[in-house]
Amino acid sequence: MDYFVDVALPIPLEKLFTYKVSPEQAELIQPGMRISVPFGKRKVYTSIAIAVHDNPPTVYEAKDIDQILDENPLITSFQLKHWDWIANYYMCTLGEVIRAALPKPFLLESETVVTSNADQKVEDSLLSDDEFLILEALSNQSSLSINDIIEITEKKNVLPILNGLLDKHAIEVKETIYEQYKPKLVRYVHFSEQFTNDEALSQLLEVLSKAPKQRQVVLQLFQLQAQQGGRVKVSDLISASGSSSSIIKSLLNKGVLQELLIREDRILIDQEAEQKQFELSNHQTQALKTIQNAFDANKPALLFGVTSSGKTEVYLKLIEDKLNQGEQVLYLLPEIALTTQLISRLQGYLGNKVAVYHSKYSANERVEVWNNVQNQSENAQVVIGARSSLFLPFSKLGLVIIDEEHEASFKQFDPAPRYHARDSALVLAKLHGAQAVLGSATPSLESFKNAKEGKFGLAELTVRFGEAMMPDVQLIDIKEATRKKKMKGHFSKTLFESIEESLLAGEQIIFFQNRRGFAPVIECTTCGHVEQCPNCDVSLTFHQNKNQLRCHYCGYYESVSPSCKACGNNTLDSIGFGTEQIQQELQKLFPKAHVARMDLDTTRGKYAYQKLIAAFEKKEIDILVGTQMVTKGLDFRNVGLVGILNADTLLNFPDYRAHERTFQLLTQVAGRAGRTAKRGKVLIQSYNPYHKVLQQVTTNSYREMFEEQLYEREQFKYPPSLKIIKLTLKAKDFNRLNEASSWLAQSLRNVFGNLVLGPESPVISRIRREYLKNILLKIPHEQSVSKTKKGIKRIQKSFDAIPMFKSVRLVYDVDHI
DNA sequence: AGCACGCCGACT
DNA sequence: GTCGGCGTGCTC
Repeated sequence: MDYFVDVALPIPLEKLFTYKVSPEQAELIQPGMRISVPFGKRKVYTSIAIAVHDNPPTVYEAKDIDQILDENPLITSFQLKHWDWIANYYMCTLGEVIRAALPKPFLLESETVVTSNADQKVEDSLLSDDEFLILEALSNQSSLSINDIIEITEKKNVLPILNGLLDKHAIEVKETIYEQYKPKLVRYVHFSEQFTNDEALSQLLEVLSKAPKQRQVVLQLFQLQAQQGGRVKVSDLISASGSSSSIIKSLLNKGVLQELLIREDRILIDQEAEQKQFELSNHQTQALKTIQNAFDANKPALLFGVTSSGKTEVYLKLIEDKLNQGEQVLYLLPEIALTTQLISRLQGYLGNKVAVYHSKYSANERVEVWNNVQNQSENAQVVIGARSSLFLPFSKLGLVIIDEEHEASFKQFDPAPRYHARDSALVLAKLHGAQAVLGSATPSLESFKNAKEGKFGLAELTVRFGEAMMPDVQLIDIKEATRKKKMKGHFSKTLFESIEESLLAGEQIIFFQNRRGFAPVIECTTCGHVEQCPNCDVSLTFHQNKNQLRCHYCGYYESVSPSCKACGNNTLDSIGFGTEQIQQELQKLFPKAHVARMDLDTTRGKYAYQKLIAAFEKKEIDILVGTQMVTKGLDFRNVGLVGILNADTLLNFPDYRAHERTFQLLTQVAGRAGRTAKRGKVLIQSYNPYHKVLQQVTTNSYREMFEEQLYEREQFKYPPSLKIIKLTLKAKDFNRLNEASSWLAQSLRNVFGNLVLGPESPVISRIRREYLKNILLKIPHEQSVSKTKKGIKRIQKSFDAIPMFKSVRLVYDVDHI
């Protein structure tokens, strides 16, 4: 009997592919194992086995697989179920989920290797120049990669050349795949057997008296061994003895030392982390009880606690509970909140049971965390991570915590899968029969609505932990101040004086400005021209430190020209203001203060962020100016003042969530102030200080904001009162895009009526040389979501069948935020 | 997603 | 006349 395996490939294709396997292979293969398969004309891909069966495909001949890559499934059945749910719910392919979920090194890809055909000698006169060059290179080295050949021939397309050589049987071409993950090996040394006793050692020292450097190394190794035992890291030995690797090498050659390579995790946690003890306050105990009651009723819980109210301690008690039962815990945080501060705090309590997983980790580090979670290692009982950590191979998951639950960055925008980590994590918890807690000082309308309707338990912490008081939030009318000419640059008199006071009192200050760059645009004051990105429909942003104009969408940049490109006048001027300009203005106004900036530009490197935080903690920085980043997870004791220069840019954002977001952002930034006994001050400048959302921030009236916003969403039919799916069409040809989007919108209207909005050009209507159109589909609660999606897919089939629309790409974003 | 095949413009 | 640009179709 013939056997077959259905596999999923990590590409955006709906269907599974079927390959032929031998009976022995069929016996070995389990769902979730990786299998490399030939795909297309030459490539070999890594696929995931889904099912083994004996129904031969009818309309094509199945190819043989390349090889089985795992002895045991790399992916658990929990994961496969969960990923399937994500693919279905977020309308993408399983392959796209696989690609997002697996650390890169697991997805082996083939490389084309060219070798010479030894038994075929080809006459030089029959060869072209390029062919000759390649054969000559192959006489010096056994094999060449495609990249080598591109370098040798200096041609972009080398396939015709290779085909020519293949025709002459001068070369052979094959695909090889190789394991990408390389365990980190650390070199250790120890004394050879014959030098382990004191007598031999002192003899050795005498012999080495003419080689002082080697003697020094031996002495140092002796000392280090006394401290650390048996073997010593070569790098430690080199630095401690001030020698070099060549000296070590000569000792190895002499047989004095012996070498040893040991596999080591790249991610090493401070082994010293002691288990700190703490007591919960009455409020916290109460909240914990409420959460546990929700768990008993098999419900997730929402922990609604004001900033600095001690939510973390409540989480820790819950984690402790699960660890005692031998279960794993997943602690999800938005990327920007994954600070060293928070992680080391958690490690302080949980010791080395904590693994961390986020985007700044290298591919190899991710593999290690993956393996540790899969093996249920002691050091991965608790995983703290960004949204992608919900793809890890948990098998005994007991608790999922989604902290800062309201954060929009939990939703992936691009590429697919466009999943929401909060919602996907709730499904994950359910799948495992695990509990889930969502936490926030400013819950999303979605979650608070769920809590109010009893779908979630609701635990509250209304006071700050310890002696800290809620900050004193004041609004400053800058319209009035501007009219009376009482502004110093972007700073009102009140704000300016408060900065002076704080600096005098030795307190630190945080400024929040929701824009990066020096100024959003450089404008010609003669003709009004603003440089545009050639690929996208946006103005270029001015970055002063590099004197460049940059596009924040595609990365395009150009240097600033001294005169206007439209009219030639050199009357260019910056308008608007970003973090960089604020930083400079502050530096000018307060020359003695040390002003630093924290935004995407200043935190690029792996440790740049940590360095900034450390400097602020050590009070080397007096004033920190930053974007969203400063609103999250930072816990500084000494911040006396928080300033927001212009709240209106937030409020006026063209988005139905602008008000909710403004409330959340301002409340979170305000929360950075006064985390100790002294009451912190928050000053918010605005042209419209009587705006109700700003008022609600000053009075800390979350519930009032919630009721008002929910009412508006119901009126205007937006989430959470119904579901939305955003369809984006992309095409290089504007007219085709127009026709395609009108056709699609009309077809959708035929089925869903006035629940379809658009097509509409987004605010930024062109990105990377592609024009964009959006269509919004609303799904009322009483309407079946899965049936709606099926309806959309059906329409897409007709759409794809129209030849004119072939060049138009269609992207779904379910629950778009 | 890659990659081959096929059709049009700018060049040795 | 060719090289190589990208638009289109296919992958078990």
